Amino acid sequence: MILKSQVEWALHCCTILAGLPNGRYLSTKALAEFHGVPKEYLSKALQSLSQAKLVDSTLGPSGGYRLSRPAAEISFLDVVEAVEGKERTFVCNNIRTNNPCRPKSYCEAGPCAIARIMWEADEAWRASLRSVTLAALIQTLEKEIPVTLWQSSSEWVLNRAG
Amino acid sequence: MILKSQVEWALHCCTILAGLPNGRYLSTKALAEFHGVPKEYLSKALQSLSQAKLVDSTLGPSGGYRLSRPAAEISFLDVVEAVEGKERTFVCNNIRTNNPCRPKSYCEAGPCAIARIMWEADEAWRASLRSVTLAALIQTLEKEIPVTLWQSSSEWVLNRAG
DNA sequence: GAGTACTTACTCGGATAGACGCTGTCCGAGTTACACAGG
DNA sequence: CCTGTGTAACTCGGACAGCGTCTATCCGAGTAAGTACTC
Repeated sequence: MILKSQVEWALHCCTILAGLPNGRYLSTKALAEFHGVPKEYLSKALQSLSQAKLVDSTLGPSGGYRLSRPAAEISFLDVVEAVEGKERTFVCNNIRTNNPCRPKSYCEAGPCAIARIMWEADEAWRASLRSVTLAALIQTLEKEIPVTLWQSSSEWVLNRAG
Repeated sequence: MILKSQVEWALHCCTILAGLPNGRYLSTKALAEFHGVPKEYLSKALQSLSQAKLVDSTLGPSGGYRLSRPAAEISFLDVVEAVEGKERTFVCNNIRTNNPCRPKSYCEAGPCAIARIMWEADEAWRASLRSVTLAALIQTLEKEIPVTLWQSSSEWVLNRAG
């Protein structure tokens, strides 16, 4: 059970978009070039973000994507769920109903105890992702990344932002 | 990103094995019949449990599996990791190194900030699974399952235990 | 009655095949900004 | 200078193929318990 690489890409792209000046857009091409990933496949991830209403898109030249809300209001969970979907990581097929001793009249009350425990862990994972916003990520990045690299990167991005 | 159905099967099988009297074995065939799943494929899940040293196996007639430790010392995480592996659910491909502005001399210090956050959530998931033992599961099951069904099931199992 | 060979039932591992999702590429339709030509 | 047309750049969506993983099945090798058979 491993998350798609699109999740990684989407998170990195959101980071870049969060650093964009208000109202500016950045194209898929620029994002793909910056991260060294295939443009056409990256566009799938961005489409997922767009469908989830996390980013706005514009057509035409100097078009592209921008965050639809402030970075402080977008959590990691938002991005992960946009790409991976909101379904739980554990699905219960209710195999307990195959128990040969089970009377046909018997009707289960509530979900399987095993499923409940698995879903609880799933919720813990989501809660952890929900607690971190893009703004918080950028704050730690600003501390970790050398100033020169940070500046040259935002300059690179700005030159391509429409 | 969805867990294999083998995880569900393994958890249910461990529950049955945990209810077995000390030293008794239960065969793959009986476990498969009880849960209504294909015997040969279920055996893969049980082999994973065996490789992870969660269960002991015996060959020959009246052979099968039993827990290798008390149910109170086996957590959900043990079972899940036995089947799914211990790898983290998020893999960092370090695409930050593709940044065109990055000087070649520059060497990253420590893992990517995005990966760290994803791994923290992964750890929260695992911690939640680690906190629940098979013994605790059985305790809740005893409360929820009707006494008659509980008894007839353990009788069914005992008749097939070697 | 004691010892030995045989049968049976099971685990374990490898080989195999289909279904499905992920990865990655390609192309066409639609949209917008900009440049350019004509009045 | 203004208007209209054309072009370029981009998003979006669908179609498609390759690949690995998950699901599922089958078979053979090895092992242990029980049974029959021999001395």
